[in-house]
Amino acid sequence: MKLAEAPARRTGRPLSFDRDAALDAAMRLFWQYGYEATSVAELTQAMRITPPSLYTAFGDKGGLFRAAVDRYLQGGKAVPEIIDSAPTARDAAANLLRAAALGDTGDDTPAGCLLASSLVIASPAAADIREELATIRRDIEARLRLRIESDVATGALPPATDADALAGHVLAVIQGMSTLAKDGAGRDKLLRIVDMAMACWPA
Amino acid sequence: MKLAEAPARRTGRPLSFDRDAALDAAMRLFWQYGYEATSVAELTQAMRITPPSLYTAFGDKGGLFRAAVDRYLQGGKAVPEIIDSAPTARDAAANLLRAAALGDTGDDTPAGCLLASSLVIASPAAADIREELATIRRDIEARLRLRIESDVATGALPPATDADALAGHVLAVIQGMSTLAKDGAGRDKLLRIVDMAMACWPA
DNA sequence: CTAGTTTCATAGCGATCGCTATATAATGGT
DNA sequence: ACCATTATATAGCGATCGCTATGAAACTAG
Repeated sequence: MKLAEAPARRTGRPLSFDRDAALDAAMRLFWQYGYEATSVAELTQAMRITPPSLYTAFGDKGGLFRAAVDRYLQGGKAVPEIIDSAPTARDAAANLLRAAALGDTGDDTPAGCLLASSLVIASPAAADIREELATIRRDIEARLRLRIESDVATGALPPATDADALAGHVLAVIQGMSTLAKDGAGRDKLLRIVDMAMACWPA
Repeated sequence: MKLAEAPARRTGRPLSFDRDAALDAAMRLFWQYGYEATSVAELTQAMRITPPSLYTAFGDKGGLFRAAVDRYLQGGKAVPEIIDSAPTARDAAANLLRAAALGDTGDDTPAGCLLASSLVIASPAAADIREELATIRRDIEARLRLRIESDVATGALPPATDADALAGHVLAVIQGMSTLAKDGAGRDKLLRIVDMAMACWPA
């Protein structure tokens, strides 16, 4: 469900600002304050553009947020690659959890995870965008569950493994760590929580 | 940090509405939509009162939210009691997690946990109330950690136990389950995640 | 009763919300 | 050069935000 890259325009006045830099500034604001609590006025100020430029480049506030989420997902290693490139489902889970712990506690980024914190709840006016984010979260969980089921099928995990609960537990810890990070937990603590969470996996 | 019960007023026109019923309606709105996304207009409509009545009875929107959180914490068994009355730290954690899973998936209440979802992030204008909720979350974690350390001291848990990570993992799962519930996970799934999360505990 | 106190509903405050109408500036196509 | 197209800045739209001034209504104390 990725939008095609906009084809280079052939005519008209060119953008007077760096789209990527502006999007990065917007992403950080959404990351820190969430979707609804970040106002267009704050966004335009941080992006150093005027409202009409924002609406020309990104459609509306929701479109800018979607673009920011896309950018967030492309920072670091992509989640599907983390899951599918690991030698085992257990490694996939451990790598996902560690990447989340590191991402939640970056030195020059807001605490927590944009996916996990910026739009968990919303007013009815933003229900559709909230649901898009929920779908991304559910898709990650589903992909991890499939990876686990694959290991169960090959015998790398016991036949009685509850793949749904195992994947759900990983996602719960990922999203919970985001809140802990927002509340002040540091990188070392989150990494120890990751080790603890992985201890529930079958040998 | 509990406010004393307001002493019965001796004079003046009495309240024309049921304070508890109105507070319950407000709590459910905050629970579903979060603190900032719930407007005073929506609150007064659901509480069936006018704005001046709300401000007379609860001070301001923040005061109403604090009162709603107090009411939420007193619904069901109190968290400190769950932790301190359990025979072991492990039982305390399991009871906490199960209570959270059940509370997140009530039939006639919004999905998720008011503590975990309604105010994880906020605009700077609501930073102080956000921090109050973060303190409640940290206090719960600290109390569980103390309970774990107590079991380590008596030998009920191994001396090498990382009490901080063990408690942090429980809180992460609690807060993560709230997001899963908001995203549609049902009671059965959350309870299986609880079992999975408890599997990481030392024998 | 009157006086004092508190809550009530109506109405609307100033501020901010997401967004845009308008006119001008800067580009490519011909 | 001239037009079509797109982006720009200024200014401000209608709606909603949290909250409150006002004066009438409903109670207790005396």
